[in-house]
Amino acid sequence: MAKERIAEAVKNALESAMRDGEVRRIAVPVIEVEVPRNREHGDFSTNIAMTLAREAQIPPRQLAEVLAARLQSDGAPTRLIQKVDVAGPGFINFHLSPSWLHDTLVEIERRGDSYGSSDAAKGVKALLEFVSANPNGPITVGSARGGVIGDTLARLYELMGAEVAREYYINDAANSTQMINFGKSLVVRYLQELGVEAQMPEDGYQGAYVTDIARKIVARDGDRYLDMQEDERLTLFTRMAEEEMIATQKADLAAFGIEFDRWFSERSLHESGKVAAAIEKLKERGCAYEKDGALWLKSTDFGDDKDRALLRSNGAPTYIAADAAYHADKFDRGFNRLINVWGPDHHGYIARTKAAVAALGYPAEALDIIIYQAVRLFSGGELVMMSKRAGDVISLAELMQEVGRDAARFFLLMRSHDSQLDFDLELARSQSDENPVYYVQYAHARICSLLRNADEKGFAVPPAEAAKLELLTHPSEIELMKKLADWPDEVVRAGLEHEPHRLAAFAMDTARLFHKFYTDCRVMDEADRELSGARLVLVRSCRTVLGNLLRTMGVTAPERM
RNA sequence: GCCCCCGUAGCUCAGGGGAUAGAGCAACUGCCUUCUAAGCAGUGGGCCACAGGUUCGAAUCCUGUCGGGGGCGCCA
Repeated sequence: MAKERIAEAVKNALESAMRDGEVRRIAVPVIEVEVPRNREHGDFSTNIAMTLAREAQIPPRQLAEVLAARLQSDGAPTRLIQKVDVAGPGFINFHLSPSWLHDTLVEIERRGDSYGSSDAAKGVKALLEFVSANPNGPITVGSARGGVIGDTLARLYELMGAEVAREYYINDAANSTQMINFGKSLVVRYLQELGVEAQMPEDGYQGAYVTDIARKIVARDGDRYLDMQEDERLTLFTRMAEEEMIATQKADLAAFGIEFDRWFSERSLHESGKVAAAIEKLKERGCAYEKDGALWLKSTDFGDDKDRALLRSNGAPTYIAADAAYHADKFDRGFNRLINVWGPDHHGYIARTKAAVAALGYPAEALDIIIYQAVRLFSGGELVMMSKRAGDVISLAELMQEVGRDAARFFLLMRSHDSQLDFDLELARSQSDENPVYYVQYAHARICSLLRNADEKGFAVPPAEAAKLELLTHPSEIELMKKLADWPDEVVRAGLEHEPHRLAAFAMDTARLFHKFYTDCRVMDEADRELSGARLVLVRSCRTVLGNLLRTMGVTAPERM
């Protein structure tokens, strides 16, 4: 929109200056146009003169003057560009005719729910893999953070026109010692439920959810496993424990607004022979060698700092072998953009996973791995210690009970994935009215209420094209319109940069500007129906943007509060 | 020992080459006979951890130091 047109105008000015010999011929780079922080610096700004000054051998300020003069006189953009000036060390600032903001409102009204969508990621087939927790306990608050990041990124890619799949990788390999421990723990609880003496192993799972599963099995199957052969029973119980846990995780995530297109079983990779095939391929490509009876991936050839075992000396494949097969499978299914959202304990796996992908001949640069930092839970300022085995974790389900889905999603999304996130349950419980999410939702509810009142009082919202939008001249109206105009760019920034937390900041900005507008500008005025009409168009556009924004974050947009 | 993340207002954090560094919360002062006060306006509050370097320009990039959090496997 406006930004692209300005970049185009600057490019033309630069090219014509070079044609006329006023500027020496250099390659024209991508022209960055941004919204200046200080509104006195105009609606848009570019630093192109400063970045090109050295190469063009002209002082930045002078180059800016040359370009500004041409932008003023070239004529083509005059309807849009009202004034161009040069400021500071060589910024070119653009003051636009207000008509671009009116065009924005018309655009928002026309596109409605699709305002913000684009083709910025057209042709991209994105596979987002996230959460992927072990099926040995409920979804934790930490995994939930990865869930919100991954799900929101998926929504952003959808808005950018990509084909998107969400996938959960289940670490259900049969040889997992964790899963066997989990199965043993379930057997113990099962026996205890039936009144049989049984001792929980030291590294057993103490969580109450294990007992819950045992009760469920007793209720369903009674004591029929009591006399079963021990090994056989352990295998069966490990499987049942896993199935129950996956079902619980699925339900908890669904309640959190996260649904996966596929729950991808690690075990299926082993059973289908894909792990063996990947290992074979690595050998063929000369990327694997034997040492100490084990098979090693030469990951150091691809930037890792150590070679990694693929097959243990007992012949069993390692986690990285399965991961290599999994990522190969992703590419083989036609995905050209792989995004993995992993927890902080996985940062050491980035290099080796990328190495495995490259060693198999796939483009490692198409794989982006996002590591989010830990969520620490506090209760009344005290750190809550968490251990899955000891069973004193706070689950996603409990978190939602405490603070609700909207607040949980908003909070877990609010911080950059690079920052550790402190979540104080006590605070969230006692001061939930002060959560920023309410601030944003309140803006939406206020708008809905306003539009209901307008309807009752006979103030119809005119079609945007018919409204006298030029009457919107109050600074609060202008600022709000600018924010609404920026939404499509924000989607692309948050999406392509993989920074979904930007949405929370954008939502708070938008809400703040609406609240300010609401305070400063009375919308319904019997004495000025035309102004009222224009303002109602602005209000409805704002509802559209807030609605699209909240939907993208997976947070509800209430009509009443 | 090696690796990752963080260090910005009293607190929790945005900003991650650009102009006068922001928000929420907390504190204080105002604003509801009129569309939702879950709101708005104002005040106070900062050596952007520290030291070098790169750059026309550094909170932002690079090096190092210090402080905090997390991770290192032929576990998954």
